[in-house]
Amino acid sequence: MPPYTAAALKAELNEKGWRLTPQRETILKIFQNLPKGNHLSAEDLHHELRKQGHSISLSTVYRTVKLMSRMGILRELELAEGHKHYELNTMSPHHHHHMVCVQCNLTMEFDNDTVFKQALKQTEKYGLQLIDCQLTIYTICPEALRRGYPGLPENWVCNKAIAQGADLPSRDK
Amino acid sequence: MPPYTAAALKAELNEKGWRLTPQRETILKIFQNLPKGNHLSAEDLHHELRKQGHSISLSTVYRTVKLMSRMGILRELELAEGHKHYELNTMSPHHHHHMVCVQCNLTMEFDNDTVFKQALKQTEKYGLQLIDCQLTIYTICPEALRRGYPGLPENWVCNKAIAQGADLPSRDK
DNA sequence: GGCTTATTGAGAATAATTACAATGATCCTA
DNA sequence: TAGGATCATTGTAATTATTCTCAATAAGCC
Repeated sequence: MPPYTAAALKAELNEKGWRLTPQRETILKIFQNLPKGNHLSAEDLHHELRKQGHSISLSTVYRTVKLMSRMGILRELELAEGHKHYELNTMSPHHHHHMVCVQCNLTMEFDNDTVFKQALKQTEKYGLQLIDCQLTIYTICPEALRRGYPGLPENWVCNKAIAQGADLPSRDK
Repeated sequence: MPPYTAAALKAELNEKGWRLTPQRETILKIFQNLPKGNHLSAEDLHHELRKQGHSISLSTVYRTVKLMSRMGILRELELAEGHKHYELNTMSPHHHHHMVCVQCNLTMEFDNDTVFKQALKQTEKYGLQLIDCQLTIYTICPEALRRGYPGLPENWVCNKAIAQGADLPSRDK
């Protein structure tokens, strides 16, 4: 898969009457250099930018990730509580969905071609252009249920889910 | 489908060491009396409560819809920009998913059993309890693409989607 | 009826969006 | 190919959306 270049970004922006700015180019690069499976909140991204010596305002960060999500370049993820995360929207080969435990916020990624095909069918039915589709599954672990909310300690990890062999567990916040 | 009574809510809360309060009971009733297909933001709900003579604080409103979402009683929807919406989580017969135009925010509901089955398969694989699953499809209408963002007028409606016969269109704020 | 502690309301804190004037990317013209 | 016009974008600050803190209250338990 060829990398999405600044020139390609510019072309896509200009096509819609928008503009390529150094800020947008820099933010795109950050996401492109992010290891697979990682995602950033707006705050994370802002910190990362500062760390790399760029001074881009937090507003611009928020605006840019929102814009790029609308363009289909990024995906906006609503997983754990409190804040959104963003990742590159690579329709393939790493398109995936999320399963979240609403108690302990453990997040698991999973692939599912069937879901993607259903989404495609749905958009074609109305002549719309598919930008992204996300199946988010909300679950509760039996252990979490038993221990109850809000009694859970801050960093408690959902043992059940881990024990059952989730392959890509990651906890946010 | 028998109505979900206050007694049932109490039983479910107490089982986890939580309590039934007049506020929670009132909020549940609001959602139960909401016409099918409607959803409320926290602010909407707060206004509706005031209109009916209940004085429940906005904090409690936010906390309650969050709690009920975790319990699987409500669904939290992230559709248009800016704020979340809540609706009753009736797994059947009205379980549905959403397709959104990221430009004009036109939202269409649709049913899809295949998606639900895939979600069930995924949770069973890890021994987790399915609370809810939501497939959200992000699209762009050709017209919206052509007209471009942010040039769109405040209340512009995505004609393409309407013309193609979306059966349950609703626009959020 | 009293004890324990989850829940509430008020307000502070955090997350995210928006308004507006200044800036600068793109386009047009000479 | 430079110069200027246009208007999208930025940064700052204000606003809105949501969560959290904490003391007072009240639901559930005995």
